[in-house]
Parts: sequence; C-alpha cells; structure tokens
Amino acid sequence: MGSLPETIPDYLHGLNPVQLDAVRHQGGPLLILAGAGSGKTRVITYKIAYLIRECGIQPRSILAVTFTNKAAGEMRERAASLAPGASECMIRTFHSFGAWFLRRNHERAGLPAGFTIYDDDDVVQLLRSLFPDESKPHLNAQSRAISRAKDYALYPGNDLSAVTHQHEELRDVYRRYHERLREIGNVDFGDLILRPLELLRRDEAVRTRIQQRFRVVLVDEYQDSNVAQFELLRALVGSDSYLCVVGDDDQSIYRFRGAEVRNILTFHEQYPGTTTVRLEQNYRSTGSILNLASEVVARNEGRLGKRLWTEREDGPLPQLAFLSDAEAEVEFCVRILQADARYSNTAILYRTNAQSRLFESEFLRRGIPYRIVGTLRFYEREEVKDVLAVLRLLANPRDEVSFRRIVNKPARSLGLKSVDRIVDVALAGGGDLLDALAAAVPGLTKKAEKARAELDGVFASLTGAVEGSSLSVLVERAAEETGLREYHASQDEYQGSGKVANIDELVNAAGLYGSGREALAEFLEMIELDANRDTAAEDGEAVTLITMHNTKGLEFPRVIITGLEEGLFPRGADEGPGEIEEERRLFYVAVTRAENELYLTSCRYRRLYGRITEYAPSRFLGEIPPELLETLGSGTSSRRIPAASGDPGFGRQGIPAAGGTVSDRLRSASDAEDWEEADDLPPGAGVYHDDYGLGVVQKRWRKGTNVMVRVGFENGRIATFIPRYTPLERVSIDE
DNA sequence: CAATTCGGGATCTGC
DNA sequence: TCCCGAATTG
Repeated sequence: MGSLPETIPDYLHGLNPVQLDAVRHQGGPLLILAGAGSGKTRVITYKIAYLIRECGIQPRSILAVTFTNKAAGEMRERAASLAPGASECMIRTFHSFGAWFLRRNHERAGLPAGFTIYDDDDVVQLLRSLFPDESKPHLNAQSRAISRAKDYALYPGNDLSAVTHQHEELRDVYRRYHERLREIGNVDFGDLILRPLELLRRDEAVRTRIQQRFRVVLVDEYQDSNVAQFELLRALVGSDSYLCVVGDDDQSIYRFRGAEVRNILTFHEQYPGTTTVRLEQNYRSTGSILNLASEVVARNEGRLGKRLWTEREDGPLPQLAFLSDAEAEVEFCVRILQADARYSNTAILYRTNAQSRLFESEFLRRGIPYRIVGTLRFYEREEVKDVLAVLRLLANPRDEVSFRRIVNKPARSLGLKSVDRIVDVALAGGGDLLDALAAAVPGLTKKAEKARAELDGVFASLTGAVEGSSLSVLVERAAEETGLREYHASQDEYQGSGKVANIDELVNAAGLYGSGREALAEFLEMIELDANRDTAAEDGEAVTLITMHNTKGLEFPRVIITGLEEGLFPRGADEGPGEIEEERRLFYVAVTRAENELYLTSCRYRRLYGRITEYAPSRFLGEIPPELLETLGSGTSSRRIPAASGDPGFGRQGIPAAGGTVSDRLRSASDAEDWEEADDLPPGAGVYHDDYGLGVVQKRWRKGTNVMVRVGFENGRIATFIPRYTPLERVSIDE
C-alpha cells in the first residue's frame, strides 16, 4: 500500500478527527464502530476515494459489500463523485456479489450457465412438489428452517438442532430439497453465499485468483452479516488483503434471518491485530432524541458499548401519547401532519406491515399523500412472477417451479395430472422440461395433448427469439404469446388492478439490457436481487409509511413511532431475553431516525383478527426516564406506564389513571366497553396464581361471552385464563 | 377440469 | 377481519 501523504488532501477537510483516522488507516484489519448518524457512509466513500487517490490502489481491486442494493447504489454514486475511477470498484450486496461470482465460475461451481435464483416463494413451491401432502404452513416452516440452516452454513449432514426442534425431519426434507435443487440447476438465496464459499474452499486456483483481484475488502452493516457470510469473507480475504468492516452492534436487527451479532462483537478476536475506531459524534438528531435512544439501548447486555453525542442543541422533548385505539392513532398522526405543510418531513413507523393498512385507507379518504416503502415488492407481484417464470424457463429449461407456475396459466386444460405426466417424461430424460413439452407424452387426454402441442409451439418460438431479438421484445413476446398478457388484462378489467401496467413496466426494465442468453440471465438476476425498487415516483410531497426494519439508514426531520404496545412492540414478549434485546435495538434504530422531532404512540385497544384486544403499554416506555419525554396533555401519565426493573421481562406497577388529560379525551370512544368479570385484571396488572406464582397480565380480550386474559409469569411461563373460572389473585407488584 | 362456496387459520420483521 | 385452500358442483 502507498505511503501516507504529508498533508491532508483538501477533499478530506470536512471530516472530524476520528473519521479522518478511519479513512487514513492502513495495514491490519480495521473495525469501524459507527453509531447511528455518525457519517458512516461518508467515511466509507471517502475511504474508497482515499485508497484510489492517495494509496495507488486500482479501483478494480476494491470490493465493497453492502446489504441492500440501495446502499450499494448510494455508495457507488458518492464514491464516484469523489474519485472518478471509483466507478470501476465492485460495489455490490453480498448476494449480488455471490451471483456475480457464480455466473463467472458456473462450470466449476457445477451450475448451468442459465441458472436463476429461487426466492422464498419458489422454495416453498419446490418443497410442495416434493412433498405434495404437507400443509402449506408446514412447508413454509420447513422453507424457513432450510434458509436459516444455510445462513449458518449448515448442510443436511450437519447437526441442525440449532435451527429447529424437529431436526430429524428437517434433515430429510433438506436433503431431498438440496438434491432436487441441484438437479434443477438453480440456486436459492442461501446458495448465493454458500456455493461461492464451497468453490473457494475447494479450488485453490479460484481462491488465489480472487484474493489477488480484491486487495481491499470493505463491508458495510457488518452487524447484519450471518455465519455463512462471515465464512465467505474469510475465504475471500487473503493474507495481504486489507479488510475493513463497518457496523453498529446496537443496530443489529436481522437475527430472525440469521444475522449473527457475534460477528461484530468478536471481530477483534477473529482478526488479531484489529484496530477499532468508534464514530460517536452524531450529526443527525437533537440532544433529547439521542438521550432517549441511549438510555434505552444501554439496557442491553450484549454490546460493545458506545455513547453518542452531538453538538446540536437539545431541542423539544420527544412526546408520548396514550391513545384509545388505532383510529385515534391515525387521528393523532393527522394532527401532527397538519401542523406542517410539508408532508415529506414526516415518517410514520410501525412494527408490522399490517399496521399500515389503517393509515392507508384513512389517508386515502382524507386526501393525504403518502408513500409506502417496501411492502409489495415489484417482482413478487403475481403477474410479474408469471412473466418471469416464462423467462426463467427459457434461461433454464429444467426449472420445474417456473414450469408448473405457467404451464396452465391461463387455463389451457393442462391439469395437475397432465402436468405430472409431462414432468415425469422430463425427469426420465435429463430434466429438460421444454424437451418434454416437445415430446410425445403418454397418457394425455385429447384436449391435454392439443394444449401440450400448442404450448410447445409457443416455447419453440420464444426459444428462437432468445438469441434473435432484444430483451424487451423477448419479454413482450413472452407475455403475449403465452396468453399471460391477455389473461391479466381481463383480470384488470373486472378488478381494476394495474397488472398489465406492471407487465409493461417489466418490458421497459428489460430495455436496459442487450440481447441473448447472457443478457437474459443478467436481467433475471437483477430482478431477483433488486427486490424493492419502488415503482412509484420517489419525489413529491408525501408522508412516508414504513416498517422500522426498513428505516435502516434513513432519516427524517420528524418521526412518529406507533404501536408501542406490549406484544406488538416488543413483539416476542414470550421469547427469550435475546429476542427482547433485538427488539430493543430495533427501537433504538427507530428513535435514531429522527432529526428534530420524535413522537411515540401507544394504543390501549387494537383490533386483532377481527377481535378487539386490550394491550398494556410497551415495556420500552417504562425504560425511558420520565424526564426525557413529555407525556401528551399533562406532566403525568394517564395510563399505567410500566416501570422498568432489573429483569427486563418482568415487573411493572399499576399507577392509577390521572383524569382530565388530552389523552383521556382522545381515548373516550372504546373505553365504554365493559369488562365486568375481569375488571380488576387490565393489562399490566399484577396477579398471583397458586401453581405459577407471580405474573403480569399481558393482554385481555373477549371470546364469546367470556373475558380471557393472557398472563406472563415470573418463571417465564405464559398462560391464558378465563378469570371467571380460574382463581387469579390481584396483587401489587411494586418491589 | 374450472368455477363457486365455505370454513378455518393467521406473515413479524426481509436479502 | 380477511384470505386461502379444500370441497363441491357444473
């Protein structure tokens, strides 16, 4: 690596001293612990520029890995503006890097050139064709377990008990899935990491070549990496490569899909000689927002520890509103929105996508413009997946999942039986389904036989078009000649959906690619991996509706975090302490999105599966020192705020309501509900049960004529009771 | 083989 | 409450 320049180049002058250290660091491994809003992207992009401009590193020997395409795109753009050569760097997501690598080495990796990527839905379909008698929920669970196993780099032969309790069953399911997927010649998301890892481990020539190519490896959002990615990184980084990872252990929120916080917590052990740099100055939020965030996350045990600070002033205190129900919550948000002409200043955050519904319908009704980030992903739409299935089948004719998807859509009298016969013929002869379609298939009815011949004609013609015409023409013809376009057009007609428009969008997108098999594979890869590109225009005055997970990396002048109720957020109230810590980190992420103003809302009643359920306020509210926020309408709370205690899973006290506050007025409507039989057992109340001991009421709802309560006990048990029949003694649980 | 109806169960987060 | 899959019927 080049020598340190004597003077600091001009373009680095905007950096603070710690950032500058991180940018100029050379030699051994570097871990940058970058707090929320600490200018992380800035540091990475400046570092890329610095490596190119000052250290004489070839741009093409720099690999930067991110977790989302959005982050990759942003990094690419910003780096290129600092150092023109940076456009030659390889800046990709882990998965997209894996796909690139496999595409380039497909032969050595044992894959056909036209392999495509199966998403979760495809995986379930494949499992379904292997185990037709299993229920869908069960297959969903198996698919999740398999993908989790792959996150941990586990194979069917490994001990899978970490992934599921039914590991014997999973082993068999996983094994058959694994074999079938190899026969088909496609990969799933996990394979995009695992198969490059396998190849690098077993093929020294490939490993040496790639290690020589990438002299510098940068990883963003390292706290979200999983075990397989950790291993891949290790195989990728040679002894003379420079490795720099950037992340924030406090923002690790993807455990459910295999992210392993330990990767970042133990990085310095895995890579001896690591230099650690902490970016703790926050440039985003006011002091009072940061105070609140820090207080909450400080309760987590498993963290490296870091305290954000800011030069900004304290600003207004975050506000907390207790509301009666989700309708009142919408109303509350609307009022905040109306205090400011700029809708785009505000983001409304929620834990689950389902919560967006009420906001959508109300905003639609009132003419409040909004945009939803990341719910319906473009390629997951039915019509898009249909057309893609045709294309994928052209790319890889052994793709059984895609074949089954479109063979009888629109209906052409090829039912399950006939399709099975065709697939059987294919399996008997190498697995090529398009060949089977062209062959004589025994046992078909006259009608089915005619349909088979027709479909064969369609695919023969499309196959011919793969090399001959441009990709957008191919996509167009694929939609047209299979009848999918017409099929969806008629759906549009009586549903008023915009399916054809989406197909057109797909045709458009294909226009950016060339022609031929390679372009086709590249296009399909982009669609699969760049899942949530917004079809709607980004700009314009609109409120943002978004899940907390999706806000990672974003910021807004004003943030409203909704649904702070025990059981909704944190969600995994009945799971282990690890789950709660993860939820707490998610809360931290959500809070630190806010630049100037922060609002928190908590509803007493919420409709769940058509039933009205009463919830206790989120325990996180009890973890905030009262002086750090303003409870709406008065200085005192109008509802029981859970008091924090040493044991994060337990303990809160009943503070009787203080009347006459704004929040009281806001929640008038549904309070009229009577809960006679369990009147002294509202959520948050302490109870004693003869067998289970001390507990806290988590939820209360109606079932038929009975009132039910769900109680979380000190010993970790969760149980549901009908208070009318079960003796539950109301107790005070103050220490 | 396709269309209609009915009943039971429930996606939490997402590359 | 809503949606999907199974059973039923044409």
